Amino acid sequence: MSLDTRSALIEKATSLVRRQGYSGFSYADLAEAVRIRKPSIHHHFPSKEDLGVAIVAAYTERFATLLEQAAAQHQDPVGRLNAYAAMYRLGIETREGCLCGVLAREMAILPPRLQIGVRQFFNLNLRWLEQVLDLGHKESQLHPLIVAHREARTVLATLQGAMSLALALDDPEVFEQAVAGLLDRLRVPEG
Amino acid sequence: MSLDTRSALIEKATSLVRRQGYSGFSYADLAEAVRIRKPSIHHHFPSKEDLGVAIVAAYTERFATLLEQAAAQHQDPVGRLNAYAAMYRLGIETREGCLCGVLAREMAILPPRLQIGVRQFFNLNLRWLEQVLDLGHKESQLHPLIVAHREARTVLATLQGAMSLALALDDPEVFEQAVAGLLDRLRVPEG
DNA sequence: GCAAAGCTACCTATCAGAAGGTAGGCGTGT
DNA sequence: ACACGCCTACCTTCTGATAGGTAGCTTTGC
Repeated sequence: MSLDTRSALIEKATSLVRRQGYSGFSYADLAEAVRIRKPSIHHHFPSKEDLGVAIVAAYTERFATLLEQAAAQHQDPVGRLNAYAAMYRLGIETREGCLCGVLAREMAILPPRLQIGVRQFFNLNLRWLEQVLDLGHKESQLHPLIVAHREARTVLATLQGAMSLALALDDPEVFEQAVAGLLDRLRVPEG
Repeated sequence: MSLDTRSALIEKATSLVRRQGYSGFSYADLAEAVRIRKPSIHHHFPSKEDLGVAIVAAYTERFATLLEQAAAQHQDPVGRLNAYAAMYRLGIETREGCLCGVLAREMAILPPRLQIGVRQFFNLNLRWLEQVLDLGHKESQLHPLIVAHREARTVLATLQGAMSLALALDDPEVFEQAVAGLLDRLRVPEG
């Protein structure tokens, strides 16, 4: 089993989608990137939809692992939120948007299985953020007005939007400033 | 001069891009929507890029008008921010993302003229928000920590992200909650 | 006054290239 | 022996785009 080729396909396809969108990347692009002939891709992924499902699954799995690590390495809610922001920063550096953030913009023409995958990714993020924010509330490290369920949506939306905006304006500072504005106001007013 | 057909093309093309992305919509789709033959589109817009430039220009112009109206109708910063959020709400209702928010996700494969148009749209939004937030600071209606330049980025990012997220999860409440979390914390602590 | 000339807005027919996908063959490793 | 991984060759459908034509205004010259 050529795991190498298969994972290379997933990796390169992920990069392409994150830069160009799902309908904006082609088997021809991918074949060139992996240095394989176009029809050989079908040997690993019968259809483009199958490939799409695979890259969303792999992306979500990797993201879930990173979330667990972030929770393990940081006990305090503020530290966890910073770690969460740092995950997005990686994409800014490589000029690649969040895979599911990109796919979300073409939801209407995505195969159903991909739509489901995108929603699962966002729900995973929301659940994690909700727990972090809830903890922050209980430990009084975060702004008292916080309602975790609602606030998780604000945080995810801001991170996703900040990433998209920074990439569009080709200015990493836009991301830093947008996120700083969010996190500053999430912390307790004074102290 | 058939202004009707031309503006119908711009309107329908805008809808299609907002739902499916730039590379996700085709002349065939558009021709069907406007009830015209495919090659006739070229009579009004020689190339897809020309059409793209036209719809971004029209969208930005309309948005600029709405921003002016919002500023005229609301003197207070909080009212202006609510009016700004209401503009996004329109898209949620029709299930169409922000045109430039969608285009931002495929920046890498957009013709240069379209890239410039997208950046202009965002910069227009940032300038407007900066003025509103600056006014809010001076009038002490907004949180004292606010630095307008930075905070404008947070607001734009959150609105864009909230819209994208709500459409992906097919749940308007996600937008409402995300935005409520933002605006609540932008207001003065206890006032 | 009115016809020739040109413009506008659309049509049919067609194009070359790229899209995703299929069929079948050829080496290689076990 | 045979399954795996990749190849060449090919197919269909769709892409944006062109060519050339037609009907119906509007303008122009005399």
